[in-house]
Amino acid sequence: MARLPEYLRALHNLAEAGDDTVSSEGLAAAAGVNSAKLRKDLSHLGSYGTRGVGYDVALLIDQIEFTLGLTQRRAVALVGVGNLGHALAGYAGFASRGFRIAALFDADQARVGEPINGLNVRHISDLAVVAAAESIAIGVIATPAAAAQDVADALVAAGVTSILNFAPCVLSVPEGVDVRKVDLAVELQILSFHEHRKSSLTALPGGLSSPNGLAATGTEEAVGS
Amino acid sequence: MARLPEYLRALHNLAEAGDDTVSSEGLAAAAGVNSAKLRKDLSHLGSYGTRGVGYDVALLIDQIEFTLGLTQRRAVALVGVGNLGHALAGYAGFASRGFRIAALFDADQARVGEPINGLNVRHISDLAVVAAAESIAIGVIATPAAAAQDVADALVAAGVTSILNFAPCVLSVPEGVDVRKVDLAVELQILSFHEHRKSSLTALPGGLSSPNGLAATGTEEAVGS
DNA sequence: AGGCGCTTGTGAACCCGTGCACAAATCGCG
DNA sequence: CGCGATTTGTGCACGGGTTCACAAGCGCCT
Repeated sequence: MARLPEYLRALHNLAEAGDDTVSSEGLAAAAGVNSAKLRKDLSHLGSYGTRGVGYDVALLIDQIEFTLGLTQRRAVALVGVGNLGHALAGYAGFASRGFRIAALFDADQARVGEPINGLNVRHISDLAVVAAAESIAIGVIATPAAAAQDVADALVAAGVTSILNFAPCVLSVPEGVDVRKVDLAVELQILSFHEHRKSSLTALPGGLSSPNGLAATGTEEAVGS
Repeated sequence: MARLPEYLRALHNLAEAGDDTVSSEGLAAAAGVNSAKLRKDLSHLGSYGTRGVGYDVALLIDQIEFTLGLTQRRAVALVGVGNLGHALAGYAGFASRGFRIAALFDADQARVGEPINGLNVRHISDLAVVAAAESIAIGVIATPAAAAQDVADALVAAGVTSILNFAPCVLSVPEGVDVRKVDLAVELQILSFHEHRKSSLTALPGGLSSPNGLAATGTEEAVGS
């Protein structure tokens, strides 16, 4: 499930706080989900909690990390060291959660050789040999949209089977290759939609619950403080 | 719906290519979704295409932009100009899609005054007055996780009603405030899970379809090239 | 040892999103 | 003017995710 990483993060926080066991209720609150959902998720990966007590934090961390394949430190290739790629290369959150940025690539010869965070930018034509040498299976695309499809093809040709795409475009990849897309502007547009919905709501004096039939599902939280 | 921005992006591409009308099939392919789903989405916002012809590109763009509330250029505040915040401040994709980064904030006095992309970093204590002056309703949190909740509280106090959170933690906000969370490391962990699933799959000689019952829903594409 | 309270695991109902398939409608052409 | 090709809009069934509710199990206290 896509919620496992969230549980893992909450568990690490709890372990740091010195907690030894957690109830599903407590962990669910820390991860921002329903407790029944969490129990079902955890049961699906065969993990055993003890009734009347809860889950063993350390054991559960191991279980989830194994399921997520984080027992080995995975090497990722980052393509495109522009504005965003530069930041991603230096983002500490990757290293602290089991990932190692193994290589940086760009199509611009002017950037090749530039050192970023202890790593030299290489030309994209080196992708195949470097990916094989470092056994890279995950690629991150942080290029303009126009270049993204070519980069994706090159990554696939180099043996990459999972791609995280920050470029605002849909990628076409062969079967067996997983693509996740993160579009920063889309996130803001969704928030803009909520803003629009809220303002048109307050404009109407009557208490109709929704101005139209749209429901805007997604990552939503509205927890009372 | 959360797919509207994706349609909008595809439509802008089509408009740039000179197309005047699109069929639902064509637009669905460009956006990477099913055509029936797209038609249903479009019908839900009351937009009229003409049968036998398709949708008018320019008209549909206007319709979606209105629904998304993009007729007005929305001002957003960015808090935290570290590695990631710095990149977000310079990200051209925001400006090109209807958003204006109106102010930059940080808690570190050493960064205050620093010019980034034509804007000076201000101290977070100025948030309330600046937000009111610029009528900011959307805030972006790019701080470490430890500071995120305090920043969120400050944003809410300043009148912000939509928050985009890049910090790896769950935020607690009063009802009526929308939060979207983007966790870069989580995205990689989900890809890692797919990798683990794939490798354990190839390790087994028998052709069982799935090593366990997990299905990892989410942003997934597997389009044959 | 026995009972009680607490927590997990899960069966079942429910709800929503998804996709199929088809009727209605529009344009172009003969 | 009429017919066929094409495309939208939508009713309906299917599947999966979500939630409730409760039985089963475990520890602790007496």
